[in-house]
Amino acid sequence: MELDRIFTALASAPRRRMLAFLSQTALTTSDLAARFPMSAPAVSRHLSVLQNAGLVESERQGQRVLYRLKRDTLLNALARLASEVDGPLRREPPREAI
Amino acid sequence: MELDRIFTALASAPRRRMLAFLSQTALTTSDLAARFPMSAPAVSRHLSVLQNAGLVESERQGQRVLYRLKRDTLLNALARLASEVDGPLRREPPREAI
DNA sequence: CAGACTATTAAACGATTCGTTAATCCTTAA
DNA sequence: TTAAGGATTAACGAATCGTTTAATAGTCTG
Repeated sequence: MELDRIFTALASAPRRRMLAFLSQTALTTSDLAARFPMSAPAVSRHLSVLQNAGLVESERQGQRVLYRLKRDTLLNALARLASEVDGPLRREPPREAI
Repeated sequence: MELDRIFTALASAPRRRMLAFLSQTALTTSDLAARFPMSAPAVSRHLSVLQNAGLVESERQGQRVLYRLKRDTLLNALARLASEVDGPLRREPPREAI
């Protein structure tokens, strides 16, 4: 869980938007490319950044490549940062994932 | 609450580390500069990025400037992204801030 | 195999970021 | 008002990012 790669990946509005799309359902590269005002290679690059951060996973299905959100990675990272900056008072009781 | 500025600010390990320091107590620029292997101007720049994102606030105290974490901004941003990518099943019941 | 379609990688480019040192601003104190 | 200390801004070079078009790779179909 490389926090740095994850937050670097999240520092891009298009990538966060892709994650939002993928939260509804798995999508192929072209599905996503159709939803963004950028070329398919650009979308592919963004997806590889997300995958490199462990935020999505891919599965080839014939000619297409299907991308799926990895919720655990994302929620874990957010929770981890949250706990790091959480006040001392709030830090005491262990709590379930957000 | 400009999510973009916030996540851009978080995409830097030194800045996240500064937030962690500030989560313990408010600190001046030079306090922080002493804790990072970079020049004071560099630290000041990072702090201004954090402040611009609303993640910290500053208060001048004589010659020093004291920086304080704004937890709400951070936790709100994390919660907002979390809810955006939260699965449909989890989205139903409104829940309190993380 | 040839050809079409999808996805990724390569190459090139401009824009941005991040660090440095030097200069400037603000506050305090002599 | 002068000097000193702390903080910020200016200016600059190195590195990274994000995009585009062109080229390459993988997969199905005729």
